[in-house]
Amino acid sequence: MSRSNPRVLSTLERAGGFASAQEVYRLMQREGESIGLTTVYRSLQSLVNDKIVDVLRREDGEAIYRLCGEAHHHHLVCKSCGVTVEIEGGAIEKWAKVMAEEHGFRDVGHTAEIFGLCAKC
Amino acid sequence: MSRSNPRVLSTLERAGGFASAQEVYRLMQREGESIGLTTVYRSLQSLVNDKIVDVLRREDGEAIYRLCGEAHHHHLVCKSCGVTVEIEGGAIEKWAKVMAEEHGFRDVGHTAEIFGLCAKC
DNA sequence: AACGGGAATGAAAATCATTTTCATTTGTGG
DNA sequence: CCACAAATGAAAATGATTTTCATTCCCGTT
Repeated sequence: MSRSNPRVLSTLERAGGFASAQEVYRLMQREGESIGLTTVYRSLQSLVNDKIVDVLRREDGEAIYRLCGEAHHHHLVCKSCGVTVEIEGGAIEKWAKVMAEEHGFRDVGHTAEIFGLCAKC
Repeated sequence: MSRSNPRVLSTLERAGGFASAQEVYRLMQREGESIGLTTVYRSLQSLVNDKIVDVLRREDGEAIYRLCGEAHHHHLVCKSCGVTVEIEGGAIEKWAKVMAEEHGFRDVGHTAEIFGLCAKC
C-alpha cells in the first residue's frame, strides 16, 4: 500500500475541504505542483482508508472527497448545488445496532445520507 | 426525446423495483428479450424524467433506478461473504424526514446500508 | 560513497458505465 | 402506398477511475 502524498491533503483543505480527484489534480497543476493524476487518486484513497476523508457522490456519479470531522456524522446533501450539512444520527446508530443484533451480525458499521433540494435551490 | 420502452419498466419491476441499467439489460438478455443497451438507458432516463423512477447511486458510483412510491428497504450486508438481508427502515424514514425539514430541504430521498460480519463469518 | 531493496511515482493502457452519433427500421397519419 | 417523425441499436466517443509496469526516490547497511 502507499501512503498519502501530503500535498494532496493540503490541496484538498485549500479547496474548501470538498473536491473531486480531478479537481484536486487540476488545482495542483494550476498551482505549479508536479504530480500525477494516479498519485492524486492513490493519496485520496489512502486518506479514505485512514478515515481522514469521506467519499460522497455527485449527482453525475463523480466521487467527491471531503475532510471529515472527528465525530461520526451523516450528511444532508443538496442534489442541485452540492451544499452539505453535517447532521446527527442518533436514531440511525440505534437502528443499525438493533437490526444487526436481530440478524446475528457483529462488528457493524453503516452509511446513511439524505439528499434533496436545499432551501435556496 | 424518446418514450420509454414498456418492457424496460416491466423488467425493472420484475427485478424487485431496484436495479442498475446494466442489470436491467442483462436481465432482459437472459430472458431472451431483444433490446439494445442504448434503449435501456434511454428508457430509464425517460422514466426518471416522468418521475416514474428515482435514481440513486451505488457506492461505486453506478446509477441504480428505483420505482417511485415503491416501499423501499435497506440492506444489511456481510463484509466477508457478501450475504445480504433486506431490512425495514421505518426509523430511517422518520429520521430523514425530520432532518430534512429541520434544514429546509425538500424533495428528499436517502440511502442507508449496514455492513458487518454475519453469524457464519 | 556505493549498494540494494522496498516504497512511491506517473505515463500509458485498460476498464467500465454512460452518452453520443448516425444509419436503419418501424409505425402512423395522410 | 408514401412520407416523415420517432424509436432503435451498433459502434464510437467520453470521462472517471484503476491497473500495469518501468523508473525514481529513500534509507538503512556495508
